[in-house]
Amino acid sequence: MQIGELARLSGLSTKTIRFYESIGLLASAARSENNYRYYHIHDLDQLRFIAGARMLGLSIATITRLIAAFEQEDAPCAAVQETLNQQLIRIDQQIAELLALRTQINQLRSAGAVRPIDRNRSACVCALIATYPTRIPGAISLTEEAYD
Amino acid sequence: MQIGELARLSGLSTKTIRFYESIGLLASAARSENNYRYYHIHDLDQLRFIAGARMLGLSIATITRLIAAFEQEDAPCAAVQETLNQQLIRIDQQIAELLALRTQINQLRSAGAVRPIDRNRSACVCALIATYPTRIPGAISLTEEAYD
DNA sequence: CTTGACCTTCCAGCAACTGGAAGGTGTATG
DNA sequence: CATACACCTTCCAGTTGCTGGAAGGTCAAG
Repeated sequence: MQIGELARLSGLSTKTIRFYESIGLLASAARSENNYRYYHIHDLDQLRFIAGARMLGLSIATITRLIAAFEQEDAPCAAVQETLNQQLIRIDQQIAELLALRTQINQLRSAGAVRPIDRNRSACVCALIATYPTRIPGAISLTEEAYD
Repeated sequence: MQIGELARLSGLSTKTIRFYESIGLLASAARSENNYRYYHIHDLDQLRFIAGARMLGLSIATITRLIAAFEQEDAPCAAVQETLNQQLIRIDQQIAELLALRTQINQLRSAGAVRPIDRNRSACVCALIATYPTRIPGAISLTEEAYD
């Protein structure tokens, strides 16, 4: 089959497939006389594995490592399991970070919403945002001279 | 003050400050005779606002828009509030997507863990990954979180 | 013969920086 | 005075995972 069909079957774009080949994630495809790439079913399997792994959030570097493991061992389930465990940890970390961010924004919103149309800049959301990067206690006073 | 001190006070690197200037997020700094950038306190305020907004996950494009709003209006709290509301929605979406991903990985893990040393590839984690072929529309890019 | 659907390569760009090279400046010390 | 060192400057390249577009080759149908 040609790259277009492989794209259709795998759910990836032809661009992506060529990109994967260019970075060595996918083996270089054989070429027919007109220089078109052609593929077999096992290429689809390979691509499905890659696409599945990508959708689980694995990086291309990680997938490359897994595929290398496949070349050593027939079914390196242990390596895959380990990778998934790590990925779960990463996801949990990200969720935790997002929850913390959510809390921050909510606090900021309610703090700044007390008097939303207030002219007092130190109590305004606009000014409060500036108090986040460095948690220096007296940082707010700087914003009072800020915009004149 | 020089860029190094501004970096220290703002918690950003000199690289980042120069980068922000280069893309027009930060106004071009004045130069002293030796061609060094020099800054005043209000530059620190500006930078703190930018850094704070970045830490809340706002994109540079969004912050640019907010800063433009500041130039129209003295304290565009409404615009900031609206931005924060949208950001909350985005964060909630991302959390939901991460939770869905977590569930997927967990299911995959337990499904593949039934007979981990089994030679039957169809029941093995390695093979099961390939069963998630089509991309979920609007799937989160985990890599977007790379810079946090 | 032309249209259209394929395919090819290469180049540029996205976000938001970060690292490094190659060089200028300013001050303290031997 | 020379040197070391910490600053500063610019520019270029790389990161991740693609995506879009240009410019062109191939093939079947009308």
